[in-house]
Amino acid sequence: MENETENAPLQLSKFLPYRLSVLSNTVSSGIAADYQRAFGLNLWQWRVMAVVGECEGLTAREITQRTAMDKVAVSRAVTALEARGFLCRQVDPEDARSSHLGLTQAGQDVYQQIVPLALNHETILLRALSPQEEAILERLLEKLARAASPDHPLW
Amino acid sequence: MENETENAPLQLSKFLPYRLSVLSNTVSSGIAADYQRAFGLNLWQWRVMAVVGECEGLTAREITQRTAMDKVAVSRAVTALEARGFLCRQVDPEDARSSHLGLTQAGQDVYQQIVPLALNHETILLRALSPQEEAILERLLEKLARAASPDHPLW
DNA sequence: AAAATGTCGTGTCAATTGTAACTATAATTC
DNA sequence: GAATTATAGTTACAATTGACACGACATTTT
Repeated sequence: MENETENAPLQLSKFLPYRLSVLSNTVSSGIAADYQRAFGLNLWQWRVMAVVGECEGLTAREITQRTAMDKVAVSRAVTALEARGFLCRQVDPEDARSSHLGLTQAGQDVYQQIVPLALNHETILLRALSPQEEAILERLLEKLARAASPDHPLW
Repeated sequence: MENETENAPLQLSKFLPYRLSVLSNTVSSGIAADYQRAFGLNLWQWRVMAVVGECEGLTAREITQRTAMDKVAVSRAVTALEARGFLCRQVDPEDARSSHLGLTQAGQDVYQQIVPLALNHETILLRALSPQEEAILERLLEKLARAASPDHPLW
């Protein structure tokens, strides 16, 4: 007999959460290595730049909501990005606790350089899929995300 | 105009690596919280138990290969699991550097309890998909994993 | 309008993780 | 068969991350 544990209906390599985890880590760390090397940005710093580049004037709070990042992680990333001159804050006149964030000129330059780099990684991935498959994948991920969300645990 | 950056063809929420990352983290941390609470195991400890439960007698090296874990992470997990009496080592008679790992009785008990727990999480996810969709997802993940692999960077 | 409560962001410390060097064995070369 | 090089696993230290609590401001209650 090969396996010790008789009815072990768990084959890790077929287990969806495991596969997602390995795939996601491979992909993310590949991209992260790229902009780490090119601009010294880590994953969270880039994520913050990405959302602010997409939508100027967000507050830290809004970034945590949009990116599923922890608020401490956002705070740290913002601090680092400001220190490097990529991001600037403007205090909200209505609520002095939060600031609206924007890319500086230098930040926009970096942003414009990273975007194609990131998209390139995505393209390499998606080249493995036909356009139909890509569309299907999108739908499936959407469904899975909904099912995984702590808000909709079970219906 | 809504967006500051003119031709920013990057919408983070549509960006595949980002979506994978958020989904994977949500799923994994949900499961991890479960067996953390129930047995005080962290993700890597459980991963090691999972592979050893599936295939008794693996060495640490083989575990790193199978699980995409770092060898240090494996070493730490094994140490912790041995300390808790879930795992035992048997030195390879041919090569004194490595040991073959096996679940103790206590380890097997825990394993048998965690497996359904883990599978349940997977089931909740997969309930969102039809059987066909599930099969398709498997194929797509397989393709993506191949495309993301550092071995096959581009063809 | 004072007091109590809630929220945004940050600082602090502990726990986790990554990197590189190390120990011990093994395999290879000379 | 001695010296070199390679490999399995560990240790030690640095860097990252997470959890909690705090300070500043805002909002609600009394």
